[in-house]
Amino acid sequence: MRIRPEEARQFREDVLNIVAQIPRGKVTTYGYIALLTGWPDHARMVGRTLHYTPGAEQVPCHRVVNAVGRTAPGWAQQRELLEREGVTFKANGRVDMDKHRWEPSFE
DNA sequence: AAGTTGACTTAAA
DNA sequence: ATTTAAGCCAACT
Repeated sequence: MRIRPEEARQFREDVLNIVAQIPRGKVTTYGYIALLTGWPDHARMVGRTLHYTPGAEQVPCHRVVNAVGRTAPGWAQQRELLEREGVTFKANGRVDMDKHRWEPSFE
């Protein structure tokens, strides 16, 4: 299922709203966010949105990493930002996902 | 219009 | 632990 041009706006909005809810010290993945928006196969678009959409700076997008806990390419600061809130990394430089994966307690 | 690219994911080697 | 491969989708060449 593809996102039609009219829905694109809503999609970006949803992504930002979801990211805004990630609590301090927790992280989530692009794929999971995609799932929550109702567009399960759009992990890439989530990444694109957070990277290029103005306004992403206003939400804690540093709390979003990929499925294996790798931080965003070309964004050196991200690791420091996370560690600052208590997120721990493994020896290989990846986030300890099992420990910090965000589990929304439903609303 | 066809090919490439990337803040992705999963599986396999 | 790395690297490849294939599937995915919209934007960009």
